[in-house]
Amino acid sequence: MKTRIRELRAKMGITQEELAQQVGVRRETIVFLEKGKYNPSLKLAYKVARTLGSTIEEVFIFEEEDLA
Amino acid sequence: MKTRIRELRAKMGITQEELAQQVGVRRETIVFLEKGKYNPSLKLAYKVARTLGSTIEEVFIFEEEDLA
DNA sequence: ACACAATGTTAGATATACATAACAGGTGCA
DNA sequence: TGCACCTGTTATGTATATCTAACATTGTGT
Repeated sequence: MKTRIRELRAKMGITQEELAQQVGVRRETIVFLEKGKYNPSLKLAYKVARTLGSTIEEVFIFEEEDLA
Repeated sequence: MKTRIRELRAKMGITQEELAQQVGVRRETIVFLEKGKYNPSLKLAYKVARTLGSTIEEVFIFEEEDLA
């Protein structure tokens, strides 16, 4: 799963640490999300999207394999 | 978290069992999702939404507390 | 080159989504 | 009455998201 977290975060001019605080998770969690290293819970995905001023389906990019 | 799974599933005329099979999870998982008893992974939410011919943000209804 | 901020990585602990199996209640239909 | 189908629940096990802390790397400005 790819994401636009890094891109949107840069656009807002905030660091991983700041995003993490606003979302209420640890910075490492943001690192892993940005790198697509895991499949977040729906609520976390929602909080990240809202904090970045966007929607879930705009922030997280699903691929074919995600429907398999 | 509330959902429109039951409503959309009824509209498609399929059972929990059939939805579960199409999504690739157990029927109990669908029961729990319909009742808002847990917070699914993003990929599962995506599969459910697509199988119901809808989007994540239309199927899963977020509340204020989900941003807390 | 130095200092400092931002990012990346790793290892171990905890919480919980999801699987699995088994059983119970309801509804409709022969 | 009976049976078959759909739905709900409960208990236990496994996989993994997330936390925590510590350290490594990269970038940026002076």
